[in-house]
Amino acid sequence: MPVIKSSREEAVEAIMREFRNSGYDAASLARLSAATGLGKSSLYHYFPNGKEDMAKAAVARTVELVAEAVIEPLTGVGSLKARVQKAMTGLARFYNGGKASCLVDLFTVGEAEAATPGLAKAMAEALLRAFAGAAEEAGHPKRQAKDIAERAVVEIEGALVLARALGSTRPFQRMLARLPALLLGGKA
Amino acid sequence: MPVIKSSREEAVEAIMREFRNSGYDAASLARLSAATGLGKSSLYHYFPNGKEDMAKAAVARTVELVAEAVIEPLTGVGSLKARVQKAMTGLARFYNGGKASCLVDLFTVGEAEAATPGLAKAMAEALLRAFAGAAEEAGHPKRQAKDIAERAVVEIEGALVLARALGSTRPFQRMLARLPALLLGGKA
DNA sequence: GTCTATAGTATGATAGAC
DNA sequence: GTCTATCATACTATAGAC
Repeated sequence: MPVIKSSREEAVEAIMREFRNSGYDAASLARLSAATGLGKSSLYHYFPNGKEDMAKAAVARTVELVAEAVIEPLTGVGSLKARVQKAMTGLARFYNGGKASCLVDLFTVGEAEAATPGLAKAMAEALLRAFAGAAEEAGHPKRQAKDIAERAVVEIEGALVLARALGSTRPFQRMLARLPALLLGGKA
Repeated sequence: MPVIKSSREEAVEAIMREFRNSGYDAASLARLSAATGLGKSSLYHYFPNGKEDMAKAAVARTVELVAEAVIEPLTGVGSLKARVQKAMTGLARFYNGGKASCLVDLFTVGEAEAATPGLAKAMAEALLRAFAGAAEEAGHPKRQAKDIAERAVVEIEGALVLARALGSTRPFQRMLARLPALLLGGKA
């Protein structure tokens, strides 16, 4: 999908989309060039270290978006139930209703780890912390809250994989529907 | 009769391992050659269509192993509880305790889908059917059994992703520990 | 069946004009 | 900042000797 962009921020957005669609190894410079509407030289102007820098920028932008869509709602103001619901809306938006993949998955395969060392792990840990905080706030003891957070991230990642494999967003939608009860422990 | 693996069968085993380690796009012919100990020409002798044929053979072998490790135990003889436990052991073995990835995940990204069209989906559906059968046998109504099976596959795939991201098999082990209760509905 | 050698293409990356 | 043109390398795949 050749969308003409000009600014670096717009390029990063397109690059992130391309990585989330193709994974790291299949996202060639030719594809990234087409996705951004920028020639290779322009890409190297913005990202001097090439694909590696693009991957790092894509992860950085992803971290921002996840924080905005999921983590900030969870740690913000308002009733816990309302904040969890906001986070579900954020998850649905960020993962495009289950159609978009997660870099925690795609960037832990193949050559990606060498380009973005530790970044996928850090993203996963940020999600774990945010969900654990919510579960603790819901009244679960610390240990149990960590387990619940792990289950939440496991369900998100797994639902995205299954949705991709089946070509249906249903598994993701059903996962979103059961997440609040998991986090709140039926106290919703 | 002694089971002597043909050179091709051994090659398929090594190729499957390489694809499960690197994903489709990062598994170059050079890596596949190194993994099998066969030169490129030998690989083309066994797999005339090259990487595409290797990917198909890897999936076919994976389907065999999943059937053997998970599906046959679930649909076999013995008490349901014992069969579910056998399937958990099979899952632990097949996914190397959480260290190995799943082709349902890796082969739905990048160029893999073109090489093995529909195969990852078929694998996911086979797992869903097997788990749904077990859940139904445990007394869950058909509709609920399908939901439970979906949750089981979601948990397996998600746990593998998180384990990979964190560099720890713990999430996979904890997932295995809670799967029986999910399938049996506490009636274990 | 396996080897060496190599074809043809795509890749990541640069140089230099404008 | 963006272009065209190009580099060196790695890729998939093939040919032909043995």
